[in-house]
Amino acid sequence: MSAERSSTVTLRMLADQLGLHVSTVSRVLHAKPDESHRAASSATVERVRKLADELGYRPNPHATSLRTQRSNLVGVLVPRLSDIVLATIYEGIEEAAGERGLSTFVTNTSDVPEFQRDRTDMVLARRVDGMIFGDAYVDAAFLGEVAERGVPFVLVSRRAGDYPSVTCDDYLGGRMVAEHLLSLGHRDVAVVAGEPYASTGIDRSTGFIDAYADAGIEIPAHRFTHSRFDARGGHEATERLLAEDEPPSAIFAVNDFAAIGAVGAARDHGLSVGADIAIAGFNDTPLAAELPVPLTTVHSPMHEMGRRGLELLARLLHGEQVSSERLRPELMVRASTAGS
Amino acid sequence: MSAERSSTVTLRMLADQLGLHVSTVSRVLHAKPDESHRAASSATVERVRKLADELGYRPNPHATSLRTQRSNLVGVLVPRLSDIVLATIYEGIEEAAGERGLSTFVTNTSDVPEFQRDRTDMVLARRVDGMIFGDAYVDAAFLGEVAERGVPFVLVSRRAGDYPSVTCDDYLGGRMVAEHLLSLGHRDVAVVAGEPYASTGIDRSTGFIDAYADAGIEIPAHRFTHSRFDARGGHEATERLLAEDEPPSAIFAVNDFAAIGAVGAARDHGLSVGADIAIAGFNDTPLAAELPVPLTTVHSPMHEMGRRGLELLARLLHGEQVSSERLRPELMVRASTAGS
DNA sequence: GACAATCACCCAAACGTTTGGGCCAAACGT
DNA sequence: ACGTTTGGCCCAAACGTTTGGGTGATTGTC
Repeated sequence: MSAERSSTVTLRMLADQLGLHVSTVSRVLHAKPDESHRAASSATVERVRKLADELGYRPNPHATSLRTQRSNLVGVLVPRLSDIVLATIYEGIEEAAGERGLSTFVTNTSDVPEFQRDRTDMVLARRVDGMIFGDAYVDAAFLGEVAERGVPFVLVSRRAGDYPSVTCDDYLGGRMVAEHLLSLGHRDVAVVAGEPYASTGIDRSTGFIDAYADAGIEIPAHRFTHSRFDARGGHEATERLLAEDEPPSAIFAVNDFAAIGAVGAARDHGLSVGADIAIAGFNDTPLAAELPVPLTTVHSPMHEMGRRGLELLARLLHGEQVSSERLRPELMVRASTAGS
Repeated sequence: MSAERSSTVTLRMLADQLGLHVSTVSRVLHAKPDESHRAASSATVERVRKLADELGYRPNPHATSLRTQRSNLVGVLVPRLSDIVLATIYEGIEEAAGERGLSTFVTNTSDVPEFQRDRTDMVLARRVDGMIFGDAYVDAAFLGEVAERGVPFVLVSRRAGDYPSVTCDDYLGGRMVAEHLLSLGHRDVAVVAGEPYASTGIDRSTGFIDAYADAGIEIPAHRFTHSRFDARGGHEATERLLAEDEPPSAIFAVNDFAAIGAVGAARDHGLSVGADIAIAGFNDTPLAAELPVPLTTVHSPMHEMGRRGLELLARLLHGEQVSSERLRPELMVRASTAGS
């Protein structure tokens, strides 16, 4: 039954109306169980709570932050929010943040270092308590600077250096795809490896290559190419791979969008995906299953990754010692690798 | 040459170090061109600026907000950030916000009214200056409440009531698709219309239906069905349409994801998209062009929509009178409607 | 050389909280 | 009956800004 007072209600208004001191009201409303009974009589506590509720009192977060030197804000940097992978991770972050009374600022860096620096500064200027980076470079150079400034942070999606991170077990995911393709008899395969600075692409392709090596098959250099992470990037990279005399019988693209681009390129070359050539992706984006030729891919728990990322940061902010987490991937076999 | 002071630097620190009063420093750093010379001598101004720069002074936004009663924060509500359409709109919002020194809180409501209310409360509790809704229900019931609370806001993507909004000209877009299909000779067509509460789906399908009516063709009720906006929703809706004895020769799905679902359903029915059945979408999502059968769709300027939305809100916050904007769509003809 | 006008600043009160200390009265212990 | 504890509350000082209103020295005007 919270009435709508047009002008915002403050502690002082409550205090005046109750004939109490503002500090008393403050203590009552904080209600740390160990303090609440020391603050006022239970009758008073009741009165205060009731009025606060009726008037719809909301503490002014700026005043609180100013006083406590804690903003309950966290900054989140991602390469692009229009990438569904990062968007989904962010949804997890935001959900977990809401549950803890934290709010998030999220912003794009387009994976360009200059923007990362810029946006970090902006976010820090807003006095966030900590940060979550979804756009870490594997060399961790910039993160070193951030760490030196004493800013608490964690990484999601990509790992870097020894900083705490929550990632998918990308190496294992890469191996899973390799073992799947091996079991289908593919011996001449290629990799669309993503950007060279992202641990995701690196680990996924390394896992893939290692698994093939374990099976006694060395993947030659000309079967390996970097790419942007989007559909067009995958398309272009696959063009390069298919320009060879003998096309490979299977392609592993390190994310679904690159894989969709790869499918497009295969089509352009008159190859039927699933029959003439096998293509696998990574992430199990919702679209993967809906594509005209459903895509074999590795499911990575993106939402969960976001949640865990925020929880890791929360623990860090509480002064706890934290360590990185690697979430389990799961292979989703579909038609794009179905052909004999 | 901004040195890193580990402890945050305040106005007082600057003032003390310069032998000035904190208010003088404040005025200098505000530097409204009409006030800066009234604040201090140009020599002093120089000294102040230099030290502020050296020490890397950043005003504490909480203190500023507390004092000025303005937070330079705006709240953004979207159905789902993992929907690339909304994510892209938000990127536009965030970009424009950054340019104006505003920051944004964005949060998902999953299009459920209870969450809209909840999240609005949370965002308002953070004392945002205004809000942008990307999840408006066409009935505008909830928005009425928000307006009554005196919160300045604008709408993006969807319109509702007479509240200021920035949308694509969805009605026109719908007509464009209809005219395209008519020109290809399609006379028996169906519509996957999206959610009944979203103006986007309503306007797009109304435009489409009106254009057919203008051509003397009445689209019967069993050729029209609502759907969720995602691939699975489009798939299910198309299943319903294709369960009829005579399938239509073309389907207009009011967004690209629903269209992708429609493509999947068509495939399941043994129909070749572009040859046996034409399918068109809406939004021109980056994927549309990369699909195995590239998708005919209507390009809507999503990024720009976000930018304009923020600018509209900014003007509103400046007390200006604002009015809604409708951005021009553009038809992208591709293979999915190429067949004879 | 008297007067006002400017210049270059300083003062102090807010904005809404939080929090370490008080202080007074009633209850308690012996 | 007299000190001590406790319950129940109040005081006041911060946190870092902004901003309307000074004030004393210099400059300009005649």
